Amino acid sequence: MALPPLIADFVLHFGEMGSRWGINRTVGQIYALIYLSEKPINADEICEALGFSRSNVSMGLKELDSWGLVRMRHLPGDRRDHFAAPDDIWEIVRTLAEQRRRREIEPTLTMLRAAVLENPASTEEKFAQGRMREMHTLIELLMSWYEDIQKMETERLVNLLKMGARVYKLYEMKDKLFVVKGGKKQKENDNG
Amino acid sequence: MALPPLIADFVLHFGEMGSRWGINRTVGQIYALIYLSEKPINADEICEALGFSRSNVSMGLKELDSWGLVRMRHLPGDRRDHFAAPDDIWEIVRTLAEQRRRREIEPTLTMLRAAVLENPASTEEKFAQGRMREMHTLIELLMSWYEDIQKMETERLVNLLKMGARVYKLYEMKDKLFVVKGGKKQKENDNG
DNA sequence: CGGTAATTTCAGGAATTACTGAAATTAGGA
DNA sequence: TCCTAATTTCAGTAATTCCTGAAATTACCG
Repeated sequence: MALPPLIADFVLHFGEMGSRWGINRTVGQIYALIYLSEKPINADEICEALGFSRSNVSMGLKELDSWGLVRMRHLPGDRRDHFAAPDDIWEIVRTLAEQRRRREIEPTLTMLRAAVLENPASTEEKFAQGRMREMHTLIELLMSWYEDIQKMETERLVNLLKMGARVYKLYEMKDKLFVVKGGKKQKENDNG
Repeated sequence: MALPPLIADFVLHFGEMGSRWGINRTVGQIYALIYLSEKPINADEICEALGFSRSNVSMGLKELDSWGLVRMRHLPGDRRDHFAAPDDIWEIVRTLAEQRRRREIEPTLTMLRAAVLENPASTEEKFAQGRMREMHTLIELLMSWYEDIQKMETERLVNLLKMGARVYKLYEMKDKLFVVKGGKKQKENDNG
């Protein structure tokens, strides 16, 4: 790999990170390289830069494509495929989140939904089912939040993130602001 | 594995999920089993239930312990170690988030911080550095939000999640609210 | 302490996953 | 259409990760 050190470090790091995830090293490195390229790059350039075989790169690109993480481009006068990552990094984040939802969360929810409907045959199963119900509720909550958020424009989302927990203070305050209750603090309690 | 089907399905599912993550199948299954158990269970029970060797279970438990995901307990009159997951599922979520921050996000930030300070030697590196800067900014933003959120009590956090994107409307409105109290019709609805 | 139950370590084999080169396929251009 | 460059597939091998049983260690009890 004869890459400039700045780029090489990043690429190696994402190779490592990829392998901590389900993604393999090669694929992580390929994506890192594409992400850092100003122009779309072709498979041979990737082979050259990372020292992988052509077929390995081909498989890696296919994988990245199945995740919707790369765009295929054709440069004029060159019939090779060239690959690029979206310019907007938020688009990448959204794609990742969406794919993980489809691939990991949905199947889990399906399994939990079925489990929760089952008829427990023993105390043991009854308890287990309760645990699954808790998990199901939690994931549903996170997903409904996520769907809300996913719809927002990036600029708004960034503002919201910057607000962090302060947003909650606002939320707590709203009743006072609108309803002008006698200055009493109200507490909500809804354990299910 | 002679587990009730309800439990077996869940355990197998989390084995699969584990392996999509960096976590291996065995560890995923062990944790699933512990999570579903009403009482703390010991290593032999895990071997028995899942059909793994004693040493494999030992390594799995060690791994889970290093993630802070299991509690070791000692039952009176029994000198074997027993393992349990926290009763509160939110505690599990928080632990997972925190560990991933430590293990994946922090190292990435360290790498990016260094890269951003580097002196780019070419146009290529300059562009790459810009991309890294974007990524760095994004992760910093997500992390500052995460830290804010992590501090909140669960009850509050749940409320905030239930609000979803509506919280943003509140935020947009806040300036108006303070100045013009009650000019417009306002409705808020947040029961879950 | 000595004895034993419980747990951990670890070397080696089993299983899985990753990678390659050769062959097959696809697609653009004449 | 044929020719050729580009890409993909795939069977075999390399590399890695996982799992086991045996041995070592640890921890409890008298």
